[in-house]
Amino acid sequence: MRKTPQPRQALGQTLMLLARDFQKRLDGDLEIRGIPGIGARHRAVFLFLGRNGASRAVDLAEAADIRPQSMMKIVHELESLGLVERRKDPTDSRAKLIDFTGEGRQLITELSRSTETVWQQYARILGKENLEQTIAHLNTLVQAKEEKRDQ
Amino acid sequence: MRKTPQPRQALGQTLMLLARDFQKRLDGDLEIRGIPGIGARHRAVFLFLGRNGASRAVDLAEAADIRPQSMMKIVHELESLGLVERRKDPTDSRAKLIDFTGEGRQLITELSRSTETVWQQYARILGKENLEQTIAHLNTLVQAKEEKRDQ
DNA sequence: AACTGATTATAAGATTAACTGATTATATTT
DNA sequence: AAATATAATCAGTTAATCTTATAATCAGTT
Repeated sequence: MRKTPQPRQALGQTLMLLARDFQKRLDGDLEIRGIPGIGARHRAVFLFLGRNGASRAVDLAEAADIRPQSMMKIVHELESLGLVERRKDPTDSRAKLIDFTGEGRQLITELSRSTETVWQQYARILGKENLEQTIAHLNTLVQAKEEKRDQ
Repeated sequence: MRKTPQPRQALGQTLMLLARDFQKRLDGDLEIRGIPGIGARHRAVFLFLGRNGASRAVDLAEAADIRPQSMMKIVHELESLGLVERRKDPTDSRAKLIDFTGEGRQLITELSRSTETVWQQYARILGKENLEQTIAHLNTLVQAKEEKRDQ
């Protein structure tokens, strides 16, 4: 019958809540700035694509930790919005390479700006140093997940 | 055309991926131990209930950052699994108080054990100190969200 | 060169978890 | 007493993921 909170148990909840909070803040900023929104998962994929250049759907799926079929759907939606385009992979005729359109690149810039805003909001709460360190630690954990897979 | 990664932009993705990773690890441990699983959101709600005793659905909904209607559904499911029960709130006859059944309390114990296991896995990656600090910072951010609401 | 197994993209349909928009009963405020 | 707010709940919708299955191509082996 102890009254002390048990923060260890709250880890899962905290992650869920904060992921949600982040998306809401981002949506909020995008709306204020009049940028047409795309869904959270779409955004995540989109940003990943941004950092790695043209990619295959399978690789994007693995990066996002979802099934290729689900990634396909996201890519098709982004494609029909004119944000990405697919072309044949010259080195493998099964595969298609996904890359930004010009419009996609513009949206990436806008997204980055809004992400920066949310980052600043968090930095105000936690302090720049603490926030940077926290993100670094979170990245370490996520990275470890990816390594696990290769075992 | 800079090549340096931009970890700030990855914050949203990192949170989504890690929340997912946590749930998968937890599911994994529960499965190994033969504990029948309940969904991630159910679990989160369930744990929250654990820390605060009998609660009303509205309050649980606010804590979980979802609509009362969605919370209702979760509570009904937990109820039909025999994990929680509802009784009338003596101080407000509109409301019902939600609390664990004995079986629910048992499951909480099992969940705590699995959560501890995942915590240990993360601690191995990041070090105990770092992990504790990271969680503390994440909690600060989540807390700030709740304060925002009162403004 | 043909065979086999793995990989890539994709389709179709099911499932899940959240949403919005009602309604009913009770409580609170004016 | 009337108006407004709150708690639970119903019904229908949307969104994101999953599972299962198919077709094309690739890579290694016989």
